[in-house]
Amino acid sequence: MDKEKIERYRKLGLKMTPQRLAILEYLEGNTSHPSAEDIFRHVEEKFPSMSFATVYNTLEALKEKGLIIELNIEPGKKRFDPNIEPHHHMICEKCHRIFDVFEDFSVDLPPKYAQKFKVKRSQVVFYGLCSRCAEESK
Amino acid sequence: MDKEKIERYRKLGLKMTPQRLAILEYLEGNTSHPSAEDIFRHVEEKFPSMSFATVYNTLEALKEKGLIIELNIEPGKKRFDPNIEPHHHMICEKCHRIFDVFEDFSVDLPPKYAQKFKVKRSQVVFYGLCSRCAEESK
DNA sequence: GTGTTTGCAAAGAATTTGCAACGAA
DNA sequence: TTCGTTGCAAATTCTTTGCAAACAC
Repeated sequence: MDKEKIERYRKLGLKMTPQRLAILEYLEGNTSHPSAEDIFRHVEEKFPSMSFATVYNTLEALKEKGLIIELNIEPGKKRFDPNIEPHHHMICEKCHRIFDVFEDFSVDLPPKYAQKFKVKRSQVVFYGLCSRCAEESK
Repeated sequence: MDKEKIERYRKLGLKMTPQRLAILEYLEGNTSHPSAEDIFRHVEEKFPSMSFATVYNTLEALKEKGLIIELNIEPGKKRFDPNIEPHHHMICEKCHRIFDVFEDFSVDLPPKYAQKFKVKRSQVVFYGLCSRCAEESK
């Protein structure tokens, strides 16, 4: 990661330890929506002494700074998305992979509901079969 | 619960134990999207010897029969929705309550995505503030 | 009577916490 | 030097499992 980018993180109040750098590098551009364990398994290779606590600590810090989004999509575990642009997801009910959808659907609550709830953002989740799984089940 | 309804559950292959009845009665028409613990706490009053295992076992059975839907909305815990009609949710980011939205938004994937993913159903989640919390933070 | 369900306790998975040692700034 | 971060281990929270006794049908 280049110095400029590191400096930007630092300015946000994040101490840039080597472990954090490795986590950030793993997340950068990652579209696999990894779990804490996925991240740990990967960064562990570079830092065998890594602790799960460090992974969670870093993810929490990144979440607070608004640099990643926590996804509650899979029962029992969190997943993390480094893409903070508003976007939607397609979830394959067979392989459980999550795919991004960059499209503006402009879903608006009808007045009946909007009066009682102030919407900040909305998210559409599509459930179904990815092409790979659809192919396999033919 | 009336005999007719009980008979309907029985026909689905569910043995209707008193515990299951109590859980079903608690869920019927319940719009609070309760967690396993919420359900346990309530049914426990009637059956002090109740076990968490029974709650989970019943919820799993109901889910398999398509009588309830499991919601993965809150990190670390499942919530259950006895309303199986397609509907959407508004989630208050302050009090974490979940509200139902019965409205057809007809969100469709553009061809670019639809070619690679076969959508079975979609769900919209609105994040924001409920009126009670919006009022309080004024 | 048969086979499922219950209750209990123990195991398991994911996450959080306390704290001394460490290290980025 | 200072204060936040790391690593470790223990604790917590939520869920699942194994098994004998109980019970629905």
